[in-house]
Amino acid sequence: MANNDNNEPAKKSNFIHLQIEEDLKQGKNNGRVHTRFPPEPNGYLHIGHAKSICLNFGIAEKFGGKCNLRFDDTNPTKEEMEYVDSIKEDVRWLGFDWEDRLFFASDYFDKLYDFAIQLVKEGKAYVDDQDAETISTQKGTPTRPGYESPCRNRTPEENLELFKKMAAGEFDEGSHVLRAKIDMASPNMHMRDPIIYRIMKAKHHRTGDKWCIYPMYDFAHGQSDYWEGVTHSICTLEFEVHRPLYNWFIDQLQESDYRPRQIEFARLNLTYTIMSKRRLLELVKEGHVNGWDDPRMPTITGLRRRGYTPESIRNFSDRIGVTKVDGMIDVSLLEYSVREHLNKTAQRVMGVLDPLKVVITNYPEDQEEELEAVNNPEDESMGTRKVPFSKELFIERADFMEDPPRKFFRLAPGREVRLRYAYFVTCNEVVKDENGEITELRCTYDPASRGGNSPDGRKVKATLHWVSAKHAVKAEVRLYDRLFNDEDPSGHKDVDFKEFLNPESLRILPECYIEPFVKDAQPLEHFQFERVGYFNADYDSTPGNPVFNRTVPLRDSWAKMQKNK
RNA sequence: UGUCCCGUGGUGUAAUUGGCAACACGUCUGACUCUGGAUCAGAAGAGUCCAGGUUCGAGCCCUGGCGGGACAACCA
Repeated sequence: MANNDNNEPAKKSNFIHLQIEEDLKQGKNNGRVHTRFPPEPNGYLHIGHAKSICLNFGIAEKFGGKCNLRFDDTNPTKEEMEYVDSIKEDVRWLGFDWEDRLFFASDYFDKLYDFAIQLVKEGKAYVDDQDAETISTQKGTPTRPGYESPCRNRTPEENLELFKKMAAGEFDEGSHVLRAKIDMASPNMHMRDPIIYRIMKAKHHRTGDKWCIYPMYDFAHGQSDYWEGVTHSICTLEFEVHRPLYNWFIDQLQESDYRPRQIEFARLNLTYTIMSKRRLLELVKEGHVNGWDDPRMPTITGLRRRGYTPESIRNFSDRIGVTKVDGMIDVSLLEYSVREHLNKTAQRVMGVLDPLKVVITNYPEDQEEELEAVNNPEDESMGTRKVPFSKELFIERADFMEDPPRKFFRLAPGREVRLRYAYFVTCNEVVKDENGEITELRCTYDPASRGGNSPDGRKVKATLHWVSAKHAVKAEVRLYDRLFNDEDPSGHKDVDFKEFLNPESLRILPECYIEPFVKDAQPLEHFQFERVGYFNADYDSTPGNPVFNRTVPLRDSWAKMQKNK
């Protein structure tokens, strides 16, 4: 269940909740509610899976039921233990607990095999020894019915013998399959004698070489639900057409009033990214990103490294709702969710990304002092810290303009501004190099304004962040932007999604100066660099040499004004 | 030339048994502020895909269109 910090907003209701309430009202399944999150361990989880995880575990929580974690591992050629481990880690990190209910479809291979034998004996399944292409053409198309396989009328005895031989490894891969005998003329393709077992002489990550036949998704999923006592099997829209088949197998299994029910919802689509595991794998394999946990990836592990918090992802999931409408969520909602959480929790610190040297000409040469700064104005309990000040400082290059436009409130020649928590300073001189590039600002400070306020009540229009040159920690900062520069990179029929990769999705700033507080920041530790954005320490940090990832910039109305011009 | 699903502001979701469309993000004002952040106040923005019908009354019900999506892997 979610670690409800009990300050999370009340969960929104959705159409699935309503259907469950209706089932409960009708007394179905003895009032039990049991869900499951069923990933295939063939890739890393992404934000779309987070929606499903929050939905499934959220339902269990809401109705006092249970939610299982079950790996749908019926295809040994694509699945790996590495993925199993990462998925468990990600679900846990998101704040959910499957307790003792960790399952694998492969746990049921024996039962599934027995069930298949039962169907064969009942004349409800048969072995087909035609090649894949033949079977496929016989299936027809969505608009044209299929026709029956010549193997369809084999006797149960004959089928039993053949199926056992399949299982015993006596046939080659692709030479035989087991099919359910349903209806080749069904308007639903999935009911046209679906393949339920195929021969794969592959080592399975859990059962090893025990099997050389493996069940298909449709033959494993509903049965797994049934055997686990799942009452509500929630999946995405593309499985809607599978539901009659899901129900057909349950019909063969059902022996009491208990019956799992499949309900479909729309998968998450986010602007400026992709959500297909296949395509994400492609980005990783081709080196367009630095692995599954690249902070630009929409994977859970990528978002974690980027600085997203479980709370923010859970709140996001709740905000987007659950429906059957196939839409596209604006990333700005995701960004809003992190800012909202980090604003309340992140340690504030001053960091200069694009340093411009400032010399306080009337400040004594060797003097230094410590000024008190608030750690988080949104949370007084986080206390205060000391920030060192000295004659030579760095400020943000963008905070100075030699010839400022009307609405630019920051530093300019002759103008006085406040250095946050420190002093009022006035710019007197601009030093440039031979190229006309500004290399240094010479300012004077008002000693009476120590702490940030002048006793005479004088006001300034801007407060700047700064850092003492000799005390600051030099750090590498990685600025991330959207991975793609198209809202729907995979939505173009004739253009490959990779054509839309944003060449500026990562900008590395090797020489930023951050106040000493962050010197030994631990990986994943969150900060707000005041006036700049939210950042967190990357795994690449070493003691004394932190590396920061920008999670998301602060809202910036000045930048917006500039853009709108 | 099929079956199934979907169609409410720019985006995402709401709207008790039918009762003159609400919330969030985004956008735009303004106030406040030692973060041009946060916060607060306010504004613009849909008449619910279309057309009929039932009804005193329909986003909700019915009919017919239109539009979008899913389904033809021995993937899940």
